Amino acid sequence: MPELPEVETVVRGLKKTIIGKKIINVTVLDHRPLKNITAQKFKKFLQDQQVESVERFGKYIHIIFKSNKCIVSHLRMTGKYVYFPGTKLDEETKKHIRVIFHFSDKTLLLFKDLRIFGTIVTYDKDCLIEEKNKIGVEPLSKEFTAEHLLEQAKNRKLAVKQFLLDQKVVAGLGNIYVCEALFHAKINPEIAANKLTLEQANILIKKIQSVLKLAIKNNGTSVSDFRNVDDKSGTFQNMLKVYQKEGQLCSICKKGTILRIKQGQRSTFYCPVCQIKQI
DNA sequence: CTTAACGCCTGAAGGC
DNA sequence: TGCCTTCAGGCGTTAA
Repeated sequence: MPELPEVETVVRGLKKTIIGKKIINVTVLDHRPLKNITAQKFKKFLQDQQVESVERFGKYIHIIFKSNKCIVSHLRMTGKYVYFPGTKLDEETKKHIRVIFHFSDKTLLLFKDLRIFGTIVTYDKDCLIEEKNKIGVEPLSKEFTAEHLLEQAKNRKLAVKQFLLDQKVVAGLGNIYVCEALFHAKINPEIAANKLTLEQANILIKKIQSVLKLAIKNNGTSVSDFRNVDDKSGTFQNMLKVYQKEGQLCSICKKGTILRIKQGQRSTFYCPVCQIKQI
């Protein structure tokens, strides 16, 4: 579930806690998150590596070391990084730990993941540009314009909801923020992407950006169990208007009841009054 | 080229 | 109470 605001929250947490730290050991409790390397080679790869920076690209987390090495993680549904300054792990903290990074100051970074969808991939720094080019523009950057969005949508007949979930179109949106942004933009989630007007595209971009910014300010959304590296919850769940609100009266128009439909195996939430289909 | 479906996973929740 | 089924959903892969 972590989307751009949650990943940004985690990256900010990691910047505060692990920059400058040196890895002296790695414990791999489950090899499945490691996608391009064996547990043994992963340990060797990270031996004595000192963290130089932590960056977010779309929903990806890059931990870059002072050598030319780097690891890229994706949290998918239930992945999390937890910074643990102590040494004695309590039972709750121990749950679902897949990889433990041991730093020279005896603190730990835990990679936890209940469902093991999350990934860790090793890279040399030079290969990163190529990886970044595989995903679309950052929604909070200047390149994310109505013209860009319409160009991407030109030959796309699928629903605008599904179109916006495509990470090659725009990087970092997931189910929650697409539903919320479409609601604020008053766009029906079922209209075809190539039917978007310039006016709609402009509003959509503004709403995507304002929703993401507000969510980042609130340290993300903690539905299910998202947590920052210090185990604190986000608060944007208190500001959701449609996501998981089916059956409730729309808080904006006070007329529509929030509906839940399936689009490509995923739930979409919207207000049929605010987001009425234009003819 | 685009689009749709499936598999990966586990624990919570719902049905009977 | 307890067992079985369903659901959550990002993304890579495969097929159409």
